[in-house]
Amino acid sequence: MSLRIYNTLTGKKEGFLPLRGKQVGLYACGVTVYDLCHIGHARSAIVFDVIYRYLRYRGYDVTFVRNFTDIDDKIIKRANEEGVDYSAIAEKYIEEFNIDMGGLGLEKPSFEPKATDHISGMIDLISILIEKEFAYRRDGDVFFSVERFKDYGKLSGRNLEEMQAGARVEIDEKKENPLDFALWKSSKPGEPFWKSPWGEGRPGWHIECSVMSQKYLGETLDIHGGGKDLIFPHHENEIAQSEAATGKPFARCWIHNGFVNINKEKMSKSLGNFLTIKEILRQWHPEVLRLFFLSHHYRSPVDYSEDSLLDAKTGLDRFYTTLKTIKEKIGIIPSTLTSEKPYSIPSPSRGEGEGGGVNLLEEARKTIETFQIRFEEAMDDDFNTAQALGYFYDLQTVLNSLLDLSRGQPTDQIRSLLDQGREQFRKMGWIVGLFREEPESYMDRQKKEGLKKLGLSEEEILKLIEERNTARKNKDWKKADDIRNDLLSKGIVLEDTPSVTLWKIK
RNA sequence: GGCGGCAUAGCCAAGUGGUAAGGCGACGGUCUGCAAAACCGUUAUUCACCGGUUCAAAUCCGGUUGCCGCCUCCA
Repeated sequence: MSLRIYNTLTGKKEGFLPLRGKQVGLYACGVTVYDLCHIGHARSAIVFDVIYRYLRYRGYDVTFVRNFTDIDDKIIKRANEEGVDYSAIAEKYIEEFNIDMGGLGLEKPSFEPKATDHISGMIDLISILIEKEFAYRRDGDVFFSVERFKDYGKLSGRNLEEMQAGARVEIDEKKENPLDFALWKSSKPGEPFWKSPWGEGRPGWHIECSVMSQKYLGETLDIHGGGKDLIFPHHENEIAQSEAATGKPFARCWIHNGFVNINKEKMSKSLGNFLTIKEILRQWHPEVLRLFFLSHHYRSPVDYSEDSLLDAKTGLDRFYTTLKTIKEKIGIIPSTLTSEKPYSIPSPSRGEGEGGGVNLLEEARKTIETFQIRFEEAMDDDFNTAQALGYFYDLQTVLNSLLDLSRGQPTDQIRSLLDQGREQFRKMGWIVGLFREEPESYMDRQKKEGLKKLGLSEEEILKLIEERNTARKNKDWKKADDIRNDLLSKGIVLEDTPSVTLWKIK
């Protein structure tokens, strides 16, 4: 099996074949830094993070570029509102972006170029487009002529006539065709500007990506991506200007992720359902958000709600509980024991039926050993993380069965299987960015944050547990149950194990 | 108006020709003083609806209904 990716350009899943052997150039459109990032940005970032990780796992040497749009009308507007320089706004939100991405546990891209660092490259590219007569000047502005680029519309699957018929395009007297887009905009008094052959001004939005991607990755990219909303006009325009200038294909494969809705509504500032990454991370562990997103295919829309995040949290808690139990059972030192010939242990709760005597160990071994290949198959199929995650649940179930089988001391064989399973969690978990934390630390964090929310202290809980255990020793079940119910009503669940009583947040 | 997407159990969700993954929830069992956790089992003869192609369709084709996105800044 080899990697297949859905290409927006062709509308099909295609075998992935980089232009230069194992070298892969990956470009993802980043953000315009005029405000805090929201949960939609988080999804896009996580999707491309996983793609980046998986490609490297598959042995590709990936150069990953994600840009910052740090000059644009919205930034200028914001700067005017706050009475500061546009660059102060850009810097502030770049910093916030970095904090957010760090909080989400994302890998750093190879390069994170800023538009304003590449103005001269943009001027060069625009000059070429004028020279080749794909672009025209109007006063201090420069526009790209969509009519002169014959493939215009190939990415978004439309043609010029259709789009003009829709005619929801702002009429600009200066443009030859309403769909023409600005490569260079002359600056109004008081606006930031750069000098150019066409006068003082600033670049249009699309040109930066053409320039920066070319600079870091060459004229033809292996993969270019971003949110679905960027297909038109942004990516369409990037293709037009890049291919018009170089005469070469701009990107071989286009990947676009779907949107995030909130409670079934499109997220937008006007609806007031705009959730920032900071707000999410205040409430949820970053891996909860990841598990939630990656449980859906990256191209599908996904509906954010408290309930779905809670589902994801329940799942993640269980994973970490399993990992913690394994750690307690076999310690942290990887087992070097080789597995011996499997011996049959009658399954404790599966005694009847013709399947009696099913070799649970053999089943577990198979699940653990085939996990990686199944995981890879799922990821190879257009990064089907939902499927891949499904296999983690399967793996978890057999590991828990093994733990159940070895209530006392695990046999060497079980120990070895548990260790192998845990190793898969670590190794494949890296690709999806999950299970990165030490289980105890994860659990502790959950407890601490839970206690804070509930307004309880660990001391009083431990005191009540002790009191209850005394009652249990005296077989005072009434009192013991009262204490347990009391704690439960406060949101604390108790778990009696043979040795100690554990507690956790409900 | 144009273009595109989606519709799978109570909920979330994978599955694009070979007879419905997985998660959450619910229920029954094992374990337990009782619970909890974990495990085992049950929970869609069926994939919005109607036709068609095929030995075979959730998957392909045509139509109907409903929802959503893009066409304007947007991840």
